[in-house]
Amino acid sequence: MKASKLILGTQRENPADAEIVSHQLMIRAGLIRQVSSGIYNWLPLGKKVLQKVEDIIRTEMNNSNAQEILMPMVQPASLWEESGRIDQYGQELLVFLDRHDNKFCLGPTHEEIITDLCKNLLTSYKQLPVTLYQIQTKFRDEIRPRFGVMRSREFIMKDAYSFDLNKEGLDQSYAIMKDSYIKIFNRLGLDYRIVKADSGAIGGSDSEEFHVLADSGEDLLAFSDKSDYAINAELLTELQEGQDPYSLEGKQSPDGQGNLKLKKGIEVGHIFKLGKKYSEILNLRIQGENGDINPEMGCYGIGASRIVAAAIEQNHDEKGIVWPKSLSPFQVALVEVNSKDNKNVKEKCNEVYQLLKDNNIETLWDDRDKRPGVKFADMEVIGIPMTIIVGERTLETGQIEIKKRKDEKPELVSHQDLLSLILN
RNA sequence: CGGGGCAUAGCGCAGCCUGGUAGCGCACCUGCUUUGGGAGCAGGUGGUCGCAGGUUCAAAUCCUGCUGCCCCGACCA
Repeated sequence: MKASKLILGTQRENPADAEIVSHQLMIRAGLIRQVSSGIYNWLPLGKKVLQKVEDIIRTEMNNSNAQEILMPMVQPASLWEESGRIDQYGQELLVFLDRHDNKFCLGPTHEEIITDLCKNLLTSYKQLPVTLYQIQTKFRDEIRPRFGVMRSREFIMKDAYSFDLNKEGLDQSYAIMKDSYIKIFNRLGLDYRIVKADSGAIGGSDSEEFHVLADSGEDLLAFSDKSDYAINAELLTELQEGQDPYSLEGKQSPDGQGNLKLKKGIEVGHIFKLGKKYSEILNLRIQGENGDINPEMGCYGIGASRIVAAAIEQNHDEKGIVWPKSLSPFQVALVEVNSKDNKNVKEKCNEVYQLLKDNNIETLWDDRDKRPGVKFADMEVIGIPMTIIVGERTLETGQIEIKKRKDEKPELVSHQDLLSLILN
């Protein structure tokens, strides 16, 4: 992609109403623009990053044999009345009337719809176990949206739902999803923790949250420095009422192994064992070997758009975003420096661009008629992990300059080594 | 919903106190000179000053009402 043709939307100054660094950088790097409180446009660069997140999730979901579907964002409110959640969800559920005065709502989650769907889709236990998922827009009318796409009203979520014949099956489906989540967050290249959690309005028994560690996180996590013990600090039974959670820092972990550490986290994933809650309320019956049963359900969510913000919270410096390779909108930036009076520069860029293209390396060729400083600064705020610099100065030496986003200075490499260096 | 703040060009801001019909920086467009870390000069585009009403000869400015946005809290994936 040539930068001269790309709607970049980078901005030099921080927006006045963005408080946390990911929100500031998402706007400065041209990833998003606000439409209304908690509602955003995703610009070309932002959409590319979001797509990377979605692709990783989709690949791992498919690997775990979950099947992708797409459910509607607009849902009949009657289903929510049936499940009893219309009152429980309260104002967060955005309800409206169609032209026939029928009540509808914007889906904040899809337990009702999927359960209803499976009432005529799943008929025999032979179809079980099965896990269905979608990646789709959700709407929750948050009391106070904030921090850009971190806590927005409209957001992109992957939600999966498992159906099993019995509890043992649910345990297995849950374990498969958890394993899949671990693969996803590892591939995303984020520093995260899995913690025991409260199941909240979704309901059910066991639940665990996946948190990206960041000081700006809204949740406080407590975990052992020696064992796997980890819990959302709001669930710490060791806390007296009114006691500061941080006072437990360094104390012995409740599981007796190691000492407690406390860190802030951003919740990016949540997995639940729902049990029969929805299959019973909404009367989902499936034929078993001996009569029909209410299947055991699990649900599994990942905040795709929130991951983009969380990744930035964890990966940035004073110049801008520093994308992990897995999420960068482009793998390589190709910056041409002062090509006007030197046709060789342009030709060399073209040659390098073709080479990268032939090797399926997504490259942003900054061919804009701008001074070098502007281009470097833009590539840095966008956070592309690697920049190739082609200019008169090094062209003569027969070498080529590569600067990693994290490094201060570029290094010189030979043309032969260029490709292998980028691919590794 | 309680508390606080803000609203003037795409972005960041000044002007408001003391009313006289809108300005600066960045960005954008033209030209010339420049060109390895956000260039210089010259010229230019772009705003019913959030909305509605009121006061006044005259309102961005004063008054009233409303709306939107941000922050803290409660709440929440």
